[in-house]
Amino acid sequence: MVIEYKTRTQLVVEILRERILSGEIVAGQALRQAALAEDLNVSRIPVREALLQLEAEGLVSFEPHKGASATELNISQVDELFELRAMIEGALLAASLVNITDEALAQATDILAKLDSALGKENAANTWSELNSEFHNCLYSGANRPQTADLVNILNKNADRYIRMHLLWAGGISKAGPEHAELLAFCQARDTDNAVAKLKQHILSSRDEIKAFLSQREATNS
Amino acid sequence: MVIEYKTRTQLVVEILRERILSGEIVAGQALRQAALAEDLNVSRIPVREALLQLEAEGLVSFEPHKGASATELNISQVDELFELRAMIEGALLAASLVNITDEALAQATDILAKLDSALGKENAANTWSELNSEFHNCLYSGANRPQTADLVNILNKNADRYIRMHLLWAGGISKAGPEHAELLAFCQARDTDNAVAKLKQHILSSRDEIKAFLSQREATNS
DNA sequence: TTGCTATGTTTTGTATTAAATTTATTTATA
DNA sequence: TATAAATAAATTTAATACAAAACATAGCAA
Repeated sequence: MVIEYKTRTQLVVEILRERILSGEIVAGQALRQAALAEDLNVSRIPVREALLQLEAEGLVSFEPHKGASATELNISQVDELFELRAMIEGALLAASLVNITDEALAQATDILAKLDSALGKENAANTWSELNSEFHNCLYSGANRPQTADLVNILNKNADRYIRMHLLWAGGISKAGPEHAELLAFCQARDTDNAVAKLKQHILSSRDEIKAFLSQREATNS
Repeated sequence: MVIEYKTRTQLVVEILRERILSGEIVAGQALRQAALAEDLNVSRIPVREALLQLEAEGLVSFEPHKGASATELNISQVDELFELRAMIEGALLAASLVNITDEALAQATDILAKLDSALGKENAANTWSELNSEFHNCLYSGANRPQTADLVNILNKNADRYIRMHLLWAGGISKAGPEHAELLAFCQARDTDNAVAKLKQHILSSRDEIKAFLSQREATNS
């Protein structure tokens, strides 16, 4: 077991990211540097640097002399975000299926089993979204496009906020289970066209569920 | 005239970005915080924060305790980068043409004229790439997709390095002029299919020119 | 009341200094 | 001579301290 030492900044990034994704830090909330620094027992410097990195990930917005805040969640962003994902991940999957190994597919099968059993258990939202992105990354492993993969992961970190919120408040993406299985089957058959179509439909259907949930919430809150 | 005050960090970001894009800071070069701080007459804090932001843009890579360096340029990255651009900008243009105003198209025409006259003049590389991204952004203005537009601009900042290098060393993208004119014509006719096809072909043909140039350079350098 | 200015407080931005880590150099030893 | 340990130098990271900007509040005037 390799112990990985990390800089304070990296630790703060991870803690804050998790707090934002989990909803512990609610959208729109101001993030005071001094308060965070005291809470985490570090100086303000690593806190500032962490906030800057989270801004690059899109989880935080930073205004000069005004401070940072967790970015707001809204419907139009969901639209953009999930359409970008459908497009880019679709292309990535197509490129991956040309070279994907049987080992990667076997691994994806394993993860899928864990995913199913994770639903309904305690702390489902956190575990589920972690396994979910593992599953997808596994399918993209044959593409050999590191920059695109990085981009997909950033977009997923953003999408994660909506997905977790949905899991938490509405019991989850109802169709994800069977859709994942179908997607995997197409991949195993190396049926690129159907696999890509399924993936896009999968991403866009979760978009629709989340949009429906958000608009319902906005209606009740007003 | 509004005087815009900027933080030291923002100023440093702009200066360093320009130095990297223009090639003054060569790829792979180590960026020592203390040296930059002294050169720019600021402390190391804004330099660090600037480097962090440039890392998010992909122009700099940052290794804990080792320091920062300008990212290297290579062929496989060009492939990924320009294919991403072709895909995302294609979708953005399609969404834009539904709503684009005549004013925006007129503005694009103006910029195109300036673009043509900029070629061959002094400082062509800098002016050209600025006008080039103005032209493209103008065509995308109808899309109303701020997040996607941000993403496109980040990808373009990266592509810019290759484009400027090419302009500087090889005299420029040979077919860009006529291609821009054709693209604009399709946009004015609201012919989405042809416009998108032209745009993608335009981006991918500049990719090919840059790849050819890079592989030639790599051959002679070894 | 409403709007403006002045003052004080809070918060962010930056410089300086100290600590930790890596890299280079030297010294000791086989 | 070659290798390894020890030490020194260079560099990054983090804490503290100070400066500048934004915000809130109170007092005053229209």
